[in-house]
Amino acid sequence: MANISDIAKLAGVSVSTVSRVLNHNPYVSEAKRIAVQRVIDELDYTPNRLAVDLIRQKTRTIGVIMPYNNNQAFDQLLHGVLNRSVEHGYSVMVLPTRYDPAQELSCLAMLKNKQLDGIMITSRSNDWDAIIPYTKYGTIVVCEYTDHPDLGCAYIDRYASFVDAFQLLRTRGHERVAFTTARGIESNSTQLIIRAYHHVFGDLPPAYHVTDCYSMDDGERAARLLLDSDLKPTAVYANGDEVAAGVYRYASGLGLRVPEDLAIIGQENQPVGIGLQLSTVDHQLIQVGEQAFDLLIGESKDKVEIPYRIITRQSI
Amino acid sequence: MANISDIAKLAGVSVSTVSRVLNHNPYVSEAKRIAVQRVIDELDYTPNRLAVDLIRQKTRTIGVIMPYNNNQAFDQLLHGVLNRSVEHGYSVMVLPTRYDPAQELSCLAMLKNKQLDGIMITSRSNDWDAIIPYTKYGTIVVCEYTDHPDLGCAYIDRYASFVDAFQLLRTRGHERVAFTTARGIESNSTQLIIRAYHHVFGDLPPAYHVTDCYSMDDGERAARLLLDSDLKPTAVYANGDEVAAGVYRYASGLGLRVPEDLAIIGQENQPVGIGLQLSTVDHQLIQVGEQAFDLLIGESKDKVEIPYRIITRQSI
DNA sequence: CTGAAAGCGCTAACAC
DNA sequence: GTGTTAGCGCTTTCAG
Repeated sequence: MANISDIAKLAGVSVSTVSRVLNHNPYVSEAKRIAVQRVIDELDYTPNRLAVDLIRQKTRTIGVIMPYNNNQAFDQLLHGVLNRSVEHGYSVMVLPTRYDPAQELSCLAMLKNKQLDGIMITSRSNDWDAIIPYTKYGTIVVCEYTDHPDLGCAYIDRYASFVDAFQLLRTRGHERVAFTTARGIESNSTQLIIRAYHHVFGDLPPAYHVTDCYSMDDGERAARLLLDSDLKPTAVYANGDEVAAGVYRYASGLGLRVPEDLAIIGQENQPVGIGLQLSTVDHQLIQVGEQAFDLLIGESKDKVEIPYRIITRQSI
Repeated sequence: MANISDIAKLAGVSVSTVSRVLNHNPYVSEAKRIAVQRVIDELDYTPNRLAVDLIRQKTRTIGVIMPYNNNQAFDQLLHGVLNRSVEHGYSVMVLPTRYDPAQELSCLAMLKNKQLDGIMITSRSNDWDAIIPYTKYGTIVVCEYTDHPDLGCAYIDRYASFVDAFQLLRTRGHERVAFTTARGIESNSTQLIIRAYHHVFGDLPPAYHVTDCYSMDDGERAARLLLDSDLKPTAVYANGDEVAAGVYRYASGLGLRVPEDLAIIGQENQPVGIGLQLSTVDHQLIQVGEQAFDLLIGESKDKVEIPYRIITRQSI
């Protein structure tokens, strides 16, 4: 492949002149500009991005740390990011971590080794203390609320959304309400839903909290656990519409009616929820992703709240 | 940030020695190795990846061209890629094109400017003629069958899968069968399903082919078009379970029973299809993604077929 | 085993 | 306007 000095030689100019025409620098005579362009076209030359990025100390590439892809919530966030990145001419790397703290750290290291200008953390498994040091090497934006001055964030008030959903359930006469979460108390989100539960219902019977729920199968498992116990809940808040769909399936299989025998509410307004007419708490994650991207390339440390909305269908 | 020569200076060695310990070259005395490592640790030094990649002429990064993300089919493919990339220490860039040929070409250009070692094309909007020239700059693998010698491919025999599904419908007594597609005849996949239709049913009434179907809403629109006509089909093959779910919803709204009044079969075994008990043609796209990745980093031009399977549930 | 030196391909300050 | 040159931060011959 030809490089810039080949072009310079063939066009009879110096590399700086070639660089100038490449970068649309106005201080080039029309004659040379044309001559250079001709050689560039003839040789079908393209500047080497690695060399450009190396010297510019910028890559116009960002990374998105996400535990999993092929999961509606994270894919919505990613979708938001991609919407914006295309408009702004940025590239995006997907950095899956499976919630492995070491893997997460090695992704953050891409900031340090200059591969990435910034990183968006959709969900984390490291403490802030482990993450903050990397802000020295590039912008980091997270998708949960934090008041840390070095971190921008685009977040939903999850606590409020949980309280809202629980109160809605309570208004409809439910006192025995169970919920599912993805992770245990190591997760911020889990802590918030537990606090919200206490706020609305008081004590949480341990059996009313089922963890490790990601898929429809997990939802069925949760429903089995919940509905086979003697303290059967009358309503379930599921962390995702797929999980909610699993609960729905299991309950239907038992001959239970929804919502009369069991109310169900899910999350993220996914297709399966629309299909089964499940109510849902829509956290509008596409917007969160878009906003996070904007903060990232603006190198902003702002804290931006995105509104959520509860969509009521037939399941509560 | 410190660089390699800072380390060399502080450790009292040359940059080559530092480079050697960085790359685990055995020809370094234990004493110097330790001295260098001490300085590296003290300064928390990390080599600059851009510089490394520039000189090595390799990035260990691949790109995945996909029209959309947040679409089950493409997200499954991406999921397969990510599964493997993590294992092999590769990074992956997501390159959304929205089926814009120019955008697609500019993604391929990342091969030429050395940002990427290889590119996987999950779906394309350019002709082969426009794509092939880029194989000169890196490996390209596609997710559809092609006999082009410069292209590896991991593919499903879509024609066979369409014929299978149509024949299954015919076996069940359906003669008036409609289908939906994402794009028009500019798409390879659309051409195949039309050919399969001809093979199984003969002439295709134009009204039986509805295009531009991606979402549940599109499915409802398709169903409206199909069921309000005088030549009402008795079965619909939908290009995705979300579209199938839309058809299901519209039909249910009309009071039609599935499958008695209308049979429905979808694609890709998505959650919404499981929830609604829709039959589906599962193309096993995660496997396709994994296989495509393996071909990519193996710089292989093999043609690998991935089997599909038809999952029969209650909707046909 | 070790180091000097020649790049990888480009940008930008500086002089003319 | 234009060319020279000094890097960006690293790997890898090539001598020794």
